[in-house]
Amino acid sequence: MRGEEFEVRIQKIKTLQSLGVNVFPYKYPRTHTIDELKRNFKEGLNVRISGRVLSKRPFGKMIFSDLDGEQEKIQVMIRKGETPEDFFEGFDVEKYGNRNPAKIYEKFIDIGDIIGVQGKTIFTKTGEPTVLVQKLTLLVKSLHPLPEKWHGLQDPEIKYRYRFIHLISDRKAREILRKRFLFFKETRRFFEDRGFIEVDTPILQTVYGGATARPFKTYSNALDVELYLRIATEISLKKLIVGGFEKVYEIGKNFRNEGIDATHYPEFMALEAYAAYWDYNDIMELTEDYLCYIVEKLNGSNEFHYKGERIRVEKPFKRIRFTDELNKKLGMDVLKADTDELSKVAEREGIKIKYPTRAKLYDKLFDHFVARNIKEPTFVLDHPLELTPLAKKHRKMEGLVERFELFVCGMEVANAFSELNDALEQRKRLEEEVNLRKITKDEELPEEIDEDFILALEYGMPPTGGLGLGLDRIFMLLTDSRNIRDIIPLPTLRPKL
RNA sequence: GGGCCGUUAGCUCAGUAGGUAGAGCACCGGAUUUUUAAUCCGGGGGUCGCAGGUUCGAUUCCUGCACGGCCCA
Repeated sequence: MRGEEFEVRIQKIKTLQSLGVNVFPYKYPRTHTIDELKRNFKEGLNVRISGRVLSKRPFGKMIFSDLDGEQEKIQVMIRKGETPEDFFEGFDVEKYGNRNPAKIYEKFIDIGDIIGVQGKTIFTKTGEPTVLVQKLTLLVKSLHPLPEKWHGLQDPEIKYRYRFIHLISDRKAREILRKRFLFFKETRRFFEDRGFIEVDTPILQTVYGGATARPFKTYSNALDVELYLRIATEISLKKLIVGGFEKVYEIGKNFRNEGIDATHYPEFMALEAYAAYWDYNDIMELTEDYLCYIVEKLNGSNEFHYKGERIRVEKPFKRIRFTDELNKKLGMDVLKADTDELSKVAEREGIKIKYPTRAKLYDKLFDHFVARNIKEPTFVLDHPLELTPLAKKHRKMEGLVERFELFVCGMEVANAFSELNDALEQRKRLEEEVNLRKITKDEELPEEIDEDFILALEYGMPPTGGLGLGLDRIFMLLTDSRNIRDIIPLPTLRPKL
């Protein structure tokens, strides 16, 4: 990776230093950012701006060069006769010999360097807004050439592994991340406006729970115990509801030690929100409102495009029942079918399941037959009880719980329940999971009961509606991103060598 | 976990029906005072992902491995 050009640039630093240039100065006061100047450009201003050199167009006694701002770029021009001979801060022209400022720039300022210039604003003959340079300050030298200017960076591995190169060279990549940060801000605004308060709860936990997933393990020297990175914020947030908070939400990373693919990433951004005295119907309305809000806010309309499909986001979203839909596809009553029968269907479809429990079978069969084909925003309601140990039993239907998931473009983006607040029932359901783990050795199931959580419920949690949102996935939809890594600022890849 | 594809100069890509490799951009030297993919002339730069195998000879064929992508479970 460090070739001939690296050496050439090291040599240039040495030469510049010997000519008196400070190659790593401490600050550069500016009158405008490049974005500000470009957006309010007019002739005759005396400005100081700074940015990364994107290109050079030498023309003998003058040279044009583009500087990169955060969102905009601007052309600067150095012209013999108009740019003073001593334009380069610290540069000893006498000692160097050649007094042509265009040549000095051409030779010593490389594409990728970051410079500051002071000069006056003009329009060139072709009408390009330009800063005619009077003074130039080298702010840092780049030791590597940038990716090719026309095609840009194509190699997906380098894009992800060295995201900073991607961001330097591809303005669109920068725009996506800028939009991501705005997305979080607007998401917070939505929940704040509805009276939810943002809270923070532990990432390091002695017992993990709130979802079915394998955790990351770590170790505390001070406590001398093994700790887990949270797989969900569910349990912590419910404890806060027990403690008397009525509407809370948390935005943060969840960590699941599982496969990585286009829609799964081991540290993903989730939002969970809990509202006391609500049930899942209230949460469903909140979710509808949220998705409509965020699509409108970020994309400026009530629709978005994903993988070539136009998706409209309008209330009310379609609602289907988990079991109804599965029964229809399988031509049987899945709640009454015995486990062997469901296993056979899975096998026939080529679905391999390590531990064919009822919960896993429901989950995989639903995904296979229904979920992946859902495009328009659709609520899937009332899941089988086995699949959902933290939700309340359905108030009308035997064997089901009050839960919904929201699917869009084949992806699960939300999951919500009427939260189970019967401490005795909760203990029973978690015990069943722990026992199931002993039989199946399935590491996604909990090792032990979270006694603190049970204790909290024993003190009494009001009826509560809870929501989980997969923020990375929702953001993928808003930006038509096919791979979750495209929207993660600095994705982790397997180390090379 | 399985299948398919990719890995050649800093970047984007050609290529060799097996004889140790090319272009454009970038870089170096020269010309050029209104360019914006500037142009023109000249030049340097490669462990052809890694390791084995076949062969007189492998970047090319075979096997394994690594990293990445897409599809499937």
